Amino acid sequence: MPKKSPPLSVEKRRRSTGRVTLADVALEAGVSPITASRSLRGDAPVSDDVRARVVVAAEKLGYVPDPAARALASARGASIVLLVPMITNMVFVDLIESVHDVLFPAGYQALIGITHYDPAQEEKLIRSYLAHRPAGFLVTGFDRTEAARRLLADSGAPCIHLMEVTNATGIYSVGFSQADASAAMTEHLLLRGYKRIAFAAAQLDPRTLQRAEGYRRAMRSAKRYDPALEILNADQSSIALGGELLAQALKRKPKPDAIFFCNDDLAQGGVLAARRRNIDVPNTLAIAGFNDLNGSDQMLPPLTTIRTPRAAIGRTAAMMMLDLLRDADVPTLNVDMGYELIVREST
Amino acid sequence: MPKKSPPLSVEKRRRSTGRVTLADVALEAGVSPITASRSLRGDAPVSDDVRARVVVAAEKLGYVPDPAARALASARGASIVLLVPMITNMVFVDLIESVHDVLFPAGYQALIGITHYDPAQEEKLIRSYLAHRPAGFLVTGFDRTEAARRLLADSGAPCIHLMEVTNATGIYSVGFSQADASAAMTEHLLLRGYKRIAFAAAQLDPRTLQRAEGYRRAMRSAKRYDPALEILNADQSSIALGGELLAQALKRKPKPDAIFFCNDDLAQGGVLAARRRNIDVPNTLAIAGFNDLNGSDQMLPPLTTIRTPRAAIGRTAAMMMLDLLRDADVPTLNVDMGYELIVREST
DNA sequence: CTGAAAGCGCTTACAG
DNA sequence: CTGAAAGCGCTTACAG
Repeated sequence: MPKKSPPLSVEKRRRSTGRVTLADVALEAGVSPITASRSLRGDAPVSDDVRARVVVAAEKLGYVPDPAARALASARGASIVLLVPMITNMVFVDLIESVHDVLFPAGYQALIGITHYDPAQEEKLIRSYLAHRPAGFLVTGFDRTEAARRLLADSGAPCIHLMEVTNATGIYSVGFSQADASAAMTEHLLLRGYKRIAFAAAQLDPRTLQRAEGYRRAMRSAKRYDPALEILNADQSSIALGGELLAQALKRKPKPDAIFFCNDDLAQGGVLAARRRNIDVPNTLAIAGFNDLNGSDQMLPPLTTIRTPRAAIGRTAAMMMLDLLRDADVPTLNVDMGYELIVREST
Repeated sequence: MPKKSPPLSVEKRRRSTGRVTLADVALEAGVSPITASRSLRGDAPVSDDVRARVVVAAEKLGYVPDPAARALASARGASIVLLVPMITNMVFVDLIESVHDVLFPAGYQALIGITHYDPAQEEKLIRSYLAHRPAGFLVTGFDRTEAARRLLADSGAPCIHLMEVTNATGIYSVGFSQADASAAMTEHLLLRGYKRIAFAAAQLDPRTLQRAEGYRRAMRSAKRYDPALEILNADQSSIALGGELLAQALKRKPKPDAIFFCNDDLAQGGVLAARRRNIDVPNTLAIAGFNDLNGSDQMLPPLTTIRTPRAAIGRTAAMMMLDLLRDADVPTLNVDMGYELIVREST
């Protein structure tokens, strides 16, 4: 009886890289690599018995799928691009963290791109991330170049827009109405009896401008709108800048009796500067912010603000993305997560 | 004369994916794919003439290398793993941003992992990121599981430790001495004449504990050390917690005349709480912080703190990583970036 | 300095 | 429900 050459042991089959491959798992489970692949992904009809054997084999060998090989073979990787304007703004840090917390356990890697509020830069990022064959895109807002829009559409990967909402059809978005939230704060101030309400803003990105619109809408319908009450500054938002904007606002004639800052970092700088100047907040001057950032509840006095649901937006959008990637039904294209007016002692 | 079959046009050679491949570039340049590959990477001897032709062809066709294919073929991807404890701490946001700003233009993608200050979680992340064949690792500090250490060593990818320094040999690190910085702040307070200097800390991660050590060292050598002056709280650091720690500190007998908070968010909460309680800072109670975070210069009064070079650390470490990946000489294994005592009005 | 061959580890049609 | 073949796009030795 001729000796058959012995079957290659699992050890032998390992390549030079030392990596446990799908082939190793298949050998161990006594099935073909393709069946092993299907069992592990669970996307095709495989008998429960076989699937179980493969799963056990994979666990035993400590198999970890190779994302590069998977991406190359399937023309769709396990990464999802997340484009945000800037990470020194805590709003986007919260967004990143919540997206990451949903995507990572589901086996997806969030690739974070920072656009610096520049559509040209964003377009570049999209172009270079496309090479990574991302499974999907999570982008901030709707404001981008025509070319970027086309790149996203042509990629075939699903794209979800964050932070804003739209009523355009066929577009996925998770956010809230920046204009409505801003109008709500303005109305709160009007209701409190403030008459000359200034709007102080920095950065002047699309969402800030939407907030400006909400403010105008509310002021106009109360017949209180005065362009002299708008302090618009394109510099980067910061606590220190809040103090400067307050100083500028107080120079307008007649003086405002309230300042609505488009972001809490400015508002925090505003109340601190007011205190430094011995201005009584809210009796001489009311101050309101937006976003309810860390520390706003600790200010002197604690800050009235709009609590925005960025963590919920990130989580919801990430889950929506997972559904889209699984071809699950995604009935709602546009999810409005709302906002919450937080009245504290500064107004 | 028999008609030769026409050469495949560049259009024809494109695969079903529609992607421009290296083969397309090679065809256009009239060289083999391998020569095209070498020309584009610039790592091997290729004649200038050929290299130029390939570069022109690549540009003309709009060729973008496929990271997945490259990672698969070379067993080393173009991604670098960056492991940080938490991104709600601005210190690490600054680190991420600076690393990203160096790595991305160099063609590397930073894969950000969040350990939540948990070594077991970090080990898991390392294990799962290893499947991505990262070119290198950037990790926070030296405190990790034995298994994690082994995984990193066995990966063959260079690893640089951030935020701390060591005198251990054969280890790359970029940071500063947390203990020395903390001792320097304590000495500043002692020099100012404060006698009962409390140390208030949260989170209690390794770097916080190193700061506690620095504080102890300075207090002991001034014969002022008293364990009753340490307020150590394992909760997550925040502005609000700073106020609570201040309240606790003021219950110690005899009362402290200064509080050194291990992080600026706590210190900011501390000065705000002191103001709320009408405590004169610094005359009744001095307050110092650590890290010089946003807003510390705007506090009432502005905060004395230690400015830590996290952006420089990120930049330097990322550049060191690029050098290591290029096999360039990296003469200094451990880079001490120092720190800066910023004296403002709170002490 | 340049190239032909083989392979990285997986998945997509196509059969059965 | 399962598998043999081919290929995703690149790079690593090995030749010349």
